[in-house]
Amino acid sequence: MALRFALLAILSREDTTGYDLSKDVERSTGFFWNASHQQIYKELAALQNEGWVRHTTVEQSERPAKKVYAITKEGLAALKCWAKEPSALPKGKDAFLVKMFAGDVVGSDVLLEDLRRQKKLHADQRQLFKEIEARFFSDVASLSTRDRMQYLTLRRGITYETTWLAWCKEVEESLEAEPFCGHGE
Amino acid sequence: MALRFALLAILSREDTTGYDLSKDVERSTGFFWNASHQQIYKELAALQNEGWVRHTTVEQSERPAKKVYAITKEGLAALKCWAKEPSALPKGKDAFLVKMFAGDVVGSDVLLEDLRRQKKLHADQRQLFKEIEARFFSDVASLSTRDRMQYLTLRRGITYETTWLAWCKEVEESLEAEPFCGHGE
DNA sequence: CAGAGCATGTAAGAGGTTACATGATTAC
DNA sequence: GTAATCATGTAACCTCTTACATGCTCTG
Repeated sequence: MALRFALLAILSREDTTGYDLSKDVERSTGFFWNASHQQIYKELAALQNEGWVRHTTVEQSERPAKKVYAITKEGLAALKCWAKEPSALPKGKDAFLVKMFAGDVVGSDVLLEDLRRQKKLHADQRQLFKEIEARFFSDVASLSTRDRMQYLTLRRGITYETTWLAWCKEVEESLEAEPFCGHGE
Repeated sequence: MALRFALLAILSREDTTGYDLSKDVERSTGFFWNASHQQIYKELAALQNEGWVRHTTVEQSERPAKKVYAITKEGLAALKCWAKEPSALPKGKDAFLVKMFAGDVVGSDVLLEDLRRQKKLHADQRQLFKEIEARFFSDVASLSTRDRMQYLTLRRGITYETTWLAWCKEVEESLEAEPFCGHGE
């Protein structure tokens, strides 16, 4: 019941296609909301059924035709109404931390391998966020309200990835300093 | 396909009941994995079916009988095998950040109300983690491998909540310094 | 005597993943 | 010619949430 509002939130900023929505979600907004393209296409169809979005088909030469979606005033009202409800704490699901939690069963070398991979993924994500910051938000003082809010959300992404990296480093040093074996190895 | 491993991870440390697992997950381990009690009971039954856990019914006077689950060697082997697979980045779902992202539609006063509520929730969670740290992990140097890994996971929870709070403060100040109205208000 | 805590579940439905499907163009 | 990008979807399956159900004890 909330994917629809995440899509409406993006559509409240600009008209776009299902394809571009799934790209956005995969690259930049994925740390606070995510969905597969199949889900997005289905949800867009449902949203149109309710009259919260509307699409126009745009023919292209040398590319497949695309459906550009726009939010309706009913959709904007629904988004506004939802945004006024109090939010619950986010529910985490991080398989890597589960592995760390039970890390004594596999041993430090297995953990370190996965840890370094995670570190790289978080570093890449952070790098991407930093580049978006430098490219679009270099002059913070002159931002519109809309862009200011987007910038604050991006800042959250950057601090999130920064502390992830700091923690990875802390754990890496700890595991290197005092390695151990898994059960029965 | 991963809730089962989160349960096995906890069961690799100590025998426990479905009820206690759902309490644990709600309070302390919820930031890296979560599930409702209904899901946990069902998954425990499925795990027993596969021979990865086993339960003994413990009768109690003045309390309902309980099923104490223990991991089997097959379960431990399965957990080990799963832990060796590389992990993907966690997929976030944070409704509050979606609201922030599209914050310009509702206005800063609505956002500030929710923000302060979120800040309180994150502060409470952080406080709880800090108390667990002080109570069980005061002497870090003398921890067993098992407890050391649990401690590192807890550290992740603490740093996570700490930066959440720092971000909340940053945003609160920004919204207070430059308030704005929602569309059509 | 109402509500919270202990302790377990079932069932319906919503949400999400994985596999499959199509078909053109562009880059290596 | 192999893979990636653009652009859209269907179908089967699994996971997760929400509502309902039971019954006893302890606390205010």
